Amino acid sequence: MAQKPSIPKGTRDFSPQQMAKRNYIFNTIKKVYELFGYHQIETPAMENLSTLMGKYGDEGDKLLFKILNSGDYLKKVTLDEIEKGVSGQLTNKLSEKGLRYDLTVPFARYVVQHRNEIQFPFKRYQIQAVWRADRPQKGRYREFFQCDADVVGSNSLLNEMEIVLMIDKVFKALNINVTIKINNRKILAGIAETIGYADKLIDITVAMDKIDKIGTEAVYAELREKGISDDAINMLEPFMNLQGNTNNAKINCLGQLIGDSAIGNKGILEIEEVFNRLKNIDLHNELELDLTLARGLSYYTGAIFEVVANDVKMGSICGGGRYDDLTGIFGLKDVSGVGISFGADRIYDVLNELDGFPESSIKGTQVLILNFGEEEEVEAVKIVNILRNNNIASELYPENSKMKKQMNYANNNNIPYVILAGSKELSSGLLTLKNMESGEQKSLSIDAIINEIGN
RNA sequence: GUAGAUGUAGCUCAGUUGGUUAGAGCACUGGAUUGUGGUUCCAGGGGUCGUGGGUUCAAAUCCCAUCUUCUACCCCA
Repeated sequence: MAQKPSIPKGTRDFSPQQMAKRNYIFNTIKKVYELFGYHQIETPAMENLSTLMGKYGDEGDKLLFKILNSGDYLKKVTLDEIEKGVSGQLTNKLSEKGLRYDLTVPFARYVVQHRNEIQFPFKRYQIQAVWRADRPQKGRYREFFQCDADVVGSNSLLNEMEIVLMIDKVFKALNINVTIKINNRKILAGIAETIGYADKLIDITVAMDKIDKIGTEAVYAELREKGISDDAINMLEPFMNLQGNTNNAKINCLGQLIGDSAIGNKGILEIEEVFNRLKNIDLHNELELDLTLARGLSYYTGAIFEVVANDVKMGSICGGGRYDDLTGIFGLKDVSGVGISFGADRIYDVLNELDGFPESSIKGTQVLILNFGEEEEVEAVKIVNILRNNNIASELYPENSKMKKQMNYANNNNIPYVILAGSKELSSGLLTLKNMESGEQKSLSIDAIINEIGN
């Protein structure tokens, strides 16, 4: 009995049709990145475990895929260690490599390792798969793609501005209406300071981040549970419902609320500058200050970005921010960076729902030349060659099968035209071109066919 | 890690209070049609009913265990 084929949990196969659509997204993002002067790098699927461990918190360490050492992987392990249990140091002896969990940490490793070859500010982009040993669910996989662009070695807020422009350009090109949300971690720190809980910054922001999902009351309940006093929650309330119709009005309102928190005011200055620099540029999408935007927060220190689609209910489809000390853990201090990542898998779902993939993105073979047998094949080979030389994607059916079967092949592969070149055509010198959608047939010379299809 | 569902043909799913040889649609192959497809009609192939055990004269159906996949929570993209 043959083994039933399957793939690991949370992974997916992609059909030719799906790949055409995915490549449309990747190519669109790639073009914009390159237009803004970012250059592509790739890093290995696997990194040394020491590079990955401890970078994503305890939870992250658990979600890392670890690769069992090759050969006699038990040789370093003593019987005593096995009896004590499988956790902790035993991992280091059984496995020294792991699959990358994101593209940011490998990038930090890359920057430090190649610091002498790199021209700073370094603008790189990277489109590769990452792996997480998470429980899969809707929109969540164990293997998925990230499309990162980061610039490191520059503190200038011009970079933040350019990132907003890139986001705007990508979604304009993809024809998706989005809202670009922006916040600043320094402002969040300032708010925590102002309400008297500077030490609870993470708890406060993680709770605030959920407001869209679970509502105001549930957020307050969670804050109380984390030990935030009712007085402090009352002080938080005006921040969460910031008054003002424009971003500038909101910033003014925020300035009054934040008082004299030094870090908070620094954050306001930063976000003001980004808005000011963007003032004279026409954006296609809305840019909105959103104080409830927090994101993981693990390493962000300045601007935070997140993008949501306006016409489809879906989580964030793009996110990023500034981090001041990404490379410090690998021994290179004071290198600040800012970057974004497009969630290609979710963008795919959004476009599918909007029916937004352009015809041209899923175009395959244009012409199938039917196979009438050995004698006719000689001419058919010439025809397919001429078509290809004229940049028309075409194929010759490789078997002398029944016409029904060959026509079916064209239908099932969405090939819009077939050419019949049998004995009749060969004696008349004119080929039969059949439009597979309308059923219409014409007797044409090869040049006329190129004219007909070429445009 | 917690909770709830799920598993029957390549795919999507029926299958009654347990009862002969487990069905349908799609897909595939052949024919109606040896130079005309996407429509129609006819025929055909394809199943350890997730796995292991138990109850029973009899199990896809009931019980137990186990695995798979999915959904939600935590967390994340």
